[in-house]
Amino acid sequence: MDKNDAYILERQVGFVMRRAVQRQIAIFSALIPEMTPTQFAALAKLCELGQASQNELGRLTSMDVATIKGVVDRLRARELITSAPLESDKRRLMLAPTRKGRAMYRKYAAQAAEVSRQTLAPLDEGEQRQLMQLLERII
Amino acid sequence: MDKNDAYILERQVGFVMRRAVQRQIAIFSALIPEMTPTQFAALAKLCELGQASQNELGRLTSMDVATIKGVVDRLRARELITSAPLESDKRRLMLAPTRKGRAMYRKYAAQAAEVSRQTLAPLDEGEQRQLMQLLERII
DNA sequence: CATATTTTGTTTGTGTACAAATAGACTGTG
DNA sequence: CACAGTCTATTTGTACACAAACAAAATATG
Repeated sequence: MDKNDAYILERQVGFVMRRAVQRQIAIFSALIPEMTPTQFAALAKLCELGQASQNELGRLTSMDVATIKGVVDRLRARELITSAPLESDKRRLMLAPTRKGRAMYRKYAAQAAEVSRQTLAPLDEGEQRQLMQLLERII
Repeated sequence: MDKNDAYILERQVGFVMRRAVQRQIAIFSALIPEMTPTQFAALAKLCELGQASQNELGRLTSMDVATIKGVVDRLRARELITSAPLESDKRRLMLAPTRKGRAMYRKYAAQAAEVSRQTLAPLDEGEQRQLMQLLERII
């Protein structure tokens, strides 16, 4: 195998992205120890929407059905959201944030934005925009 | 809250990176269904090193002690690596790839590089380099 | 030398993440 | 209307990922 063909772990996108995500999660849990990034994402999206079915919320936050179920269960256990079967479509479980959930969201929205700032802090503004645009194109 | 201050999930680095990683993992498991990206990373690094302690391998692949233990257990269960306590330092568990493990690595190294290519395929060469450099700076 | 500290590895518990199988409810088409 | 196919949610099983607590071995320091 030629040297240029060598598989170098550190140069694979997957590996580098995984490490970047690790750092981002570390920053998140330092600034917002009260909940996980995933839980905050679900709560934030639900607050934005007002209400949504579990499935819908999963799609919008890129969580698969089993994952969103777990996240919803934990948010509900903490009384941050409520769930109730929809009368007009008994398959669907409609979710909505509670007053406590909305308060939690408002309390941490600024902190969550700060997480993004700190994560991108090593880059200048132009580079930050560039990185975001490049990432969006490989989704 | 002003519109510019609004917390928009889709614009947070963490969210975008999480989705990019999801796509990368999907590409990986389509091309290499035999093992996970994490397992391949550990095997690849161990093949590169020849041997390493479990802890060392964890550090070099950015896996915490509990995670690397699980990965090592699964690789050993499939007889891709061996482990043995080191005589000169009985705390350390020295790992080495088996013949089968090295064969597995050689078999899939090219495919693993192809995973990176496909993941970055939406970008031209310059953009790919840029993305990698930007990611490395936020680790 | 003795003991405080560090290093390595294990265990337990919680939380994503996804595949696959299942069940119940809806919808479209014949 | 019937029923095939689709959609929503649940369950089970496997695999990362990390925190915290623990034990054993090695090292550092007084």
